[in-house]
Amino acid sequence: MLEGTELARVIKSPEVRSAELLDCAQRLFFQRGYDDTTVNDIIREAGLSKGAFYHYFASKEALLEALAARIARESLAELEPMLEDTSLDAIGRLNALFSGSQRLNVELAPQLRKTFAVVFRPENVVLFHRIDEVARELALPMIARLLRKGSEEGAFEVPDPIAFADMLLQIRLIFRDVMHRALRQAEGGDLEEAAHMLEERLRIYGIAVDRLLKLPDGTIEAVEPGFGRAFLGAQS
Amino acid sequence: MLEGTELARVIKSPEVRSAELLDCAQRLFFQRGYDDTTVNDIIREAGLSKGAFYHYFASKEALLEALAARIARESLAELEPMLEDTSLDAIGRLNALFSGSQRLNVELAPQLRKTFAVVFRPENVVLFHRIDEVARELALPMIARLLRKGSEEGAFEVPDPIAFADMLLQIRLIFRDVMHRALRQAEGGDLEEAAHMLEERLRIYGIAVDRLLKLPDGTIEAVEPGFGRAFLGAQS
DNA sequence: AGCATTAGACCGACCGTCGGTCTATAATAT
DNA sequence: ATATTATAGACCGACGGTCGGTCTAATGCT
Repeated sequence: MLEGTELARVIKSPEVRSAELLDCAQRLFFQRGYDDTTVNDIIREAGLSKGAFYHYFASKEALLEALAARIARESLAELEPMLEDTSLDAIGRLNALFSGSQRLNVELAPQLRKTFAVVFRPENVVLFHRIDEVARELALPMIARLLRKGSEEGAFEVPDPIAFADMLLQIRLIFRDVMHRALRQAEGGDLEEAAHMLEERLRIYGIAVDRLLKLPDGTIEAVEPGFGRAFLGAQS
Repeated sequence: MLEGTELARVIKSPEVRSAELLDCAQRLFFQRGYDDTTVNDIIREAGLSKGAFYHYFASKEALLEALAARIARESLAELEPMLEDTSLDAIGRLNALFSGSQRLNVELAPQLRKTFAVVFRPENVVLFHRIDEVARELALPMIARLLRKGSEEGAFEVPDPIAFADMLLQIRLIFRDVMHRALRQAEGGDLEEAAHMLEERLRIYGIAVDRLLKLPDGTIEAVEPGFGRAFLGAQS
């Protein structure tokens, strides 16, 4: 009697349970950051006990690892079609990737904003880094293969596909800070300038990629016009 | 009576105390990482009490902040002379910076190794990121000024000095992973291959900088020959 | 079919440790 | 003498993690 807060014993399949735990963890980590989310927060939201949690994950750290892997895999699954798109040549595929005709277009901007706004917050460096680590490991061979292919076809000129792929993956991380700055500035009311800065940075980024691949400046287009406003002005 | 372990009440000047605390914190953070170093570890080693610690720093986090700032300032003080070296032209200064004649040379390799080996360890991401944040903020305007100057003098071609400086500072971070991989491989016995990989990566990095600035490949020299072996083979 | 056994999903009280607070007090400055 | 600053260390609540044990559904056995 009275035991209002007691947890009922509900049994679910391991797949469902661990997926639920990952879902909750993702939501909470993104909201508050990894350090500021407690295991108790997670189990409260997921509706199970401490014991059950540690039945599924050896530690809070292991949960982070698993989450990073899941997010990285999902993100890369989205990108893979562009890399393998046989209707495009090497430059076309890079354009799709590094801009891209799919990810950074105006329609998707609102969703992107929601994701980026949290991942880029400074308290989430650890989370971000863990995701990026896995994502990079998965993406590196794909990008390298594309660079080698494009290089062999004479589309561009890359002395060391793996090293260059690695650098391209590194340089894109500039947008963790750039996006964060832009979002903060936009929140502060200066949407126009923030949007302009962001688009300019994307344009410059495209030029950087061009130069790294010995393409003429402007070959890779990293922004659609209006992206900045669409992204920053999107309703939260 | 018996109080054998009791701390004597020792009074020192605030500057000395906080410097001592920073020294201890630096040593411990680098050894074990930020999270795995406790405030008790620090005060035990520094030989003072909890109360005294919190008299000097508002939190463990504040200590990290202060340490990151100190390290970043010190590192940049080393670099500044090269940036302002009036005996060199813009390319010469960049060469000194991004390679360079001072930092990546063979004589200094052993010391570099000690520093890098710890900062690059994965458990130190937070520490690394905090240091880099401050270092970047300090370095950005200097690099940007150099790029603008070199651009105006026609030494190279940079459409947006600040954005490009930002990207150059970003892309150098590739060496957190590269160095870490090389160190691990060298520890594993394969020193020759590790050294070769490291030097190749530095060479490619130099080419990347060349291309970003529209210089002919090979203008910027990011390694001295033999650096890899000197760095990786240095006695720990 | 009916019963015994077992694997493993689940519970929550409990533990040690951590960052941080607080009160007391010794040293120094005024 | 008094105020201020610099210490000391007992103490606190919250945290990640452990542990002994419970419950259930499937499996094997008669």
